[in-house]
Amino acid sequence: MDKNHTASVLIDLSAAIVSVRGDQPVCLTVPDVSGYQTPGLPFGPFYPDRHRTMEIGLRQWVIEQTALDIGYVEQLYTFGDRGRRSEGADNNKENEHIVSVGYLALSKQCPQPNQWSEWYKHFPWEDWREGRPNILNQQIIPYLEAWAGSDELRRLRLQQAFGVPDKTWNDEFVLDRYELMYEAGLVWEACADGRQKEKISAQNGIAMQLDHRRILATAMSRLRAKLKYRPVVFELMPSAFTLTHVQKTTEAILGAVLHKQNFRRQLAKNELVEPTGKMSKARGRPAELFKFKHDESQSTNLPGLRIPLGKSRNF
Amino acid sequence: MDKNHTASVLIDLSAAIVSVRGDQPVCLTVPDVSGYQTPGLPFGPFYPDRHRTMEIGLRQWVIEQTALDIGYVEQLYTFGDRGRRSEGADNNKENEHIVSVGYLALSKQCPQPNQWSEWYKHFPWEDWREGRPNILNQQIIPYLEAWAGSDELRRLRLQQAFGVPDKTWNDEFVLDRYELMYEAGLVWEACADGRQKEKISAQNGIAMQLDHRRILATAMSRLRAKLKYRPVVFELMPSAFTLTHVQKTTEAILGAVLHKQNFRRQLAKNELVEPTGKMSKARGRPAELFKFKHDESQSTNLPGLRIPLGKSRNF
DNA sequence: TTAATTATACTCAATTTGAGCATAATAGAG
DNA sequence: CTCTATTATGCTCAAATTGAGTATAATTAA
Repeated sequence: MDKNHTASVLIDLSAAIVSVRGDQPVCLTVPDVSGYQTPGLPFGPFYPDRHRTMEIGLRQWVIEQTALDIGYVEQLYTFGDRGRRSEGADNNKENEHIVSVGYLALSKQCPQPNQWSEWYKHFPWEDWREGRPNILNQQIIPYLEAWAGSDELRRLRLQQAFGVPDKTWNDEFVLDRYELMYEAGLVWEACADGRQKEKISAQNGIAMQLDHRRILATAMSRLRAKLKYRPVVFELMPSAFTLTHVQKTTEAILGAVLHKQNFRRQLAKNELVEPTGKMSKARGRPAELFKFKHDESQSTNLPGLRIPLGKSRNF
Repeated sequence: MDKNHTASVLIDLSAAIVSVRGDQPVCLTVPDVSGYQTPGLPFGPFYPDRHRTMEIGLRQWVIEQTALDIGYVEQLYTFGDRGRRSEGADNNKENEHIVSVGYLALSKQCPQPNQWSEWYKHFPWEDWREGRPNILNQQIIPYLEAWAGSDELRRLRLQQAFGVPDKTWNDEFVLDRYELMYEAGLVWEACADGRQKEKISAQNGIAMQLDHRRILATAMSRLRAKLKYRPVVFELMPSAFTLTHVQKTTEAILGAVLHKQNFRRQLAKNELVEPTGKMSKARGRPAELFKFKHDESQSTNLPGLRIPLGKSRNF
């Protein structure tokens, strides 16, 4: 336990700021700084003597830099090994160590479209709304099976994360799947040298800087899980909305379609919404406009939607 | 965004190392350093140039300091505001800021009994196995109701965390309850001056150093939640065990009793255990000895126990 | 031999889920 | 003005799951 080791670090607060535009979940990104076309998540430093908590610090720079109104904020994970991913060429002055604390934030609006990046451009294998994504059978699975070979543990993980060969898919295992692909060298970020980077390019989804795609995967996992037992969808909805709108938003996050009548039954049973009296007008029969019953604060640990089993489903 | 602010911090890795002794969940603690009789959680510094990840760093000092074999480890939360809780008199040299990353670790054994502290000595209101704890009606609730007064938000939180007056109790809201009591000045750690500390003393559970009781509350919440959908109990079991033993351990963690036959039905359905062929001998009819089917690694994100609803229950 | 104790098998009503059909209310096309 | 496409909403029903029992088996200790 020698005290002579470097123990001092800098803290970055990285945020996956999520919203839904149309039927696509999107995530706020900042332009590339390196030569590659890889966007990154916004982040800012944490000044412990300026902000009492890290969440306050996070909200501060989000407001300063993006002028966004983020309601719901949740800490995701603290990564101590950011450096491992980007070999030598990191522009930390004097090799100072950086620990990054990842956050998930939800925003009702997403102005300036070009700053928001669609989830499924980075994770094309996670959107099952139009059925099983082709990229799985055509690219990912064959490669992963070869990588696993006869290694028992690898096959177990493959089964667990990708449902191979048991034909199950759990929408919450976004991070597990990404980590597995990373280890198998299937994603751009995992490639050490530039030559190989060129080759893989954007084959398996658009890459991100440093460990940002990992943070986004963590955010997706957490949000998909939370959706099923806490009413967080409403953090993504305007003040008045139709039930179909709630469903479409939920489906966008989950990357799966849901049974309409059963979805409404859940909403009704849990008394999460109440009618505003107004009606929406669109194409077909007008839909009633609802609002979220429990506004802001504390609402996040009420019962929630109780989507099917929350467990894996067959396909 | 002035770069002149102090951004450098030290990182402490604090661990709630949990085990079960008899029918009591216990937590590894270290003796008091201040004059008060408050134990603390073990912790160690993170040296970013020595350990690639924080989890590796954590395992390192746990092995060095405790010689314990911890299997399951999970990051809980990163607290940037440790200082706020202990006013001035903190022995940080030169006022260096400390960020503490809390971990939950599970251990199958707990040798040296005096180093392990029972959960429910720190949280007497959380153990419902013998019915509703008296301390709630006799001390906590009346005080909290007075504190809430007619404040709408406070009453809402009271309802949410303690089920007042709706008569519901959600075993997962350990942290919410502790935070509420903290804000209401009901726990020792919340008292600023020594005089008041003397008065409250160990009334509402044994206090801990700094924010350690908050970390323990976080660990309890997380473990209780996880138990219901992931087979983590087995991280607390020996290699062979009876079904009743699994149930008693689960009940200890949850602080609630479960229906025996239904508990077994879940175990059977999820195919989590398999018979060893051997029998245990104790008082009554001998019970069959089982073992966990999926040993080590990856096992933690298999289906799990699916305890009742995971939701709040009436009382 | 009996009582106390613990284990395990089986039952059954109530609730929840998964999946469907039927009907209602609107806009736009002809 | 009527028909059709489209979306919303009400209702049904079988299958699965949960919650809460009863009945019976295999031990030890008295």
